[in-house]
Amino acid sequence: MSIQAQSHNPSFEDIGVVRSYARKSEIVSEGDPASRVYEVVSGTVCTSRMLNKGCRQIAGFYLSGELVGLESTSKHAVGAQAITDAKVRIIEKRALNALASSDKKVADRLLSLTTRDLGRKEELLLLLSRRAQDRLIGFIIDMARRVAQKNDQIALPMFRQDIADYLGLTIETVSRTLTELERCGAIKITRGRSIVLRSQPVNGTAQTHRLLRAFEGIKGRLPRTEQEFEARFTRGQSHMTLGRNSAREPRQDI
Amino acid sequence: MSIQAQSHNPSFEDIGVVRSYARKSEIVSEGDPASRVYEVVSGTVCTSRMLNKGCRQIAGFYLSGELVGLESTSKHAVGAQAITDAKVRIIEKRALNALASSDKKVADRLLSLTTRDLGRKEELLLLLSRRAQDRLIGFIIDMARRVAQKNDQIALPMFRQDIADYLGLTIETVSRTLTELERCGAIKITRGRSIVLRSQPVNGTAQTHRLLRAFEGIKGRLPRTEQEFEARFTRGQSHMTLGRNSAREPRQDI
DNA sequence: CGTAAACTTGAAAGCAATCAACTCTTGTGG
DNA sequence: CCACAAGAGTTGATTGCTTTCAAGTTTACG
Repeated sequence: MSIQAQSHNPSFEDIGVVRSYARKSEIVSEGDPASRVYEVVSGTVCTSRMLNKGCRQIAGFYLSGELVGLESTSKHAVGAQAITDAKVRIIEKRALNALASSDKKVADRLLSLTTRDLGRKEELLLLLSRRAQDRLIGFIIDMARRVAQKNDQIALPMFRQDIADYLGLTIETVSRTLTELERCGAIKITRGRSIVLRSQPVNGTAQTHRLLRAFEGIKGRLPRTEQEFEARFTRGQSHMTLGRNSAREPRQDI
Repeated sequence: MSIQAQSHNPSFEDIGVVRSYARKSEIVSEGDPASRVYEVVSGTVCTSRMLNKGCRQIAGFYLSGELVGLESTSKHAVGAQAITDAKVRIIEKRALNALASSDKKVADRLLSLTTRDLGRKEELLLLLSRRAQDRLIGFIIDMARRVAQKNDQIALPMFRQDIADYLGLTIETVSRTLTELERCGAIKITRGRSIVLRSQPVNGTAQTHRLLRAFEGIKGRLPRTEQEFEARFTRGQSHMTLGRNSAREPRQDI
């Protein structure tokens, strides 16, 4: 069934050419005619739009195997850039449609990828209306699912500025909030420079449980029964009270 | 429905049953198995998720002819409610896929609707990282395109609270901001209760030009050449300076 | 008419943006 | 090999937009 996720990936290899892009280089510009879609073969790509004031808003990150440019019909409403060095397969929509017409599997995969992108954007959308810490947590969860590694270690392919542009925050707020999360024991930031985060939702410590609940809470699934938890975790850790939090209110295990 | 039928859209009429929902009633619940999609036949439907603190985030509004539930694969990540009294065609995905397999037009329309939804969500997503006034302007623009009427008059089918939940704002901020926009001459709010807005981007006054540019500016397309415009329109109209503005500048007709 | 729901408005508080240093990392060249 | 510069990240103080809390006002409808 075409709406469901497809386990076997019929590839788009037969059509389109693969091209390499250096980090930070432009793959599509805003306003370009939307006659092609782009399959990420390796590396990471993002779509973004420059806003008036010169700041950019990233609309999505695309890892290898994902398709960029599905949402546009006539002109690309967002541009696409390589976040890391990347290889991208450039596919003419006409060719893709032709292939989809003759090959049911391709049609299925096309709809499936579109649907998945839709779900991801919806998820991001639900995230963006919340406060900074929630956005970061949601972002980390999403990335954890996508670039899963052993040890719950996730190597983020993007820089702070990219994260900020994605979450609609400033780079300072991203930095501050990540530091807060680390101080809570929610994550561990290894190697300041290379942006490797590490969530540790497996060990059974008190801290971990708080994190777990925060992580699940952010998804909107867990009705937060314990009021105090929210008061302390979500608000008490704000940058204004960070230093004094533990002094005034000794932390209790949960 | 006859209006619907006479359009050239290959319809989903043949499959699925139409059911009526009273305003505020639940069509799909969060977590329900995503085995169906829902075509809005009349009225307005929204998808939303309840967040921890009891506030809800609306992920999308769906008008007649649009399809709800495309983004979910296994379980519905968001619920769906009727915002107004509505008629909805309930379609089994299996049936839809079967139909899409045999009828290329249906397959095309399915992908097209998904793609359009994707574009809309991306648009909203780009909006959510911006300030309140921009969000409202973006929202109004979108609604203007979707529920176009003569006279640039748009009858919004949803209430302030719905708009707030959609834009990630509070109802107070929505109210305040709409009032500001009206004071700028950007819109006219007719009938406080029934929520009818009216944008008037056709006449050629100075006010109108400012609005027009704001409206285009929000789309991120127009590099804002005039610095002063931004200073006055985007910032100067904030509620802090509102009094000064309206007191000193008698309203000009548009 | 009167009540409840929807909407508006005001004042104070909170959180993220902004402005401004400062630190750490990485890569390059003397 | 060390010095230095540029890029990336962190931290602090202040400002300002949005939320929150708390009335009011208007509209719909029995």
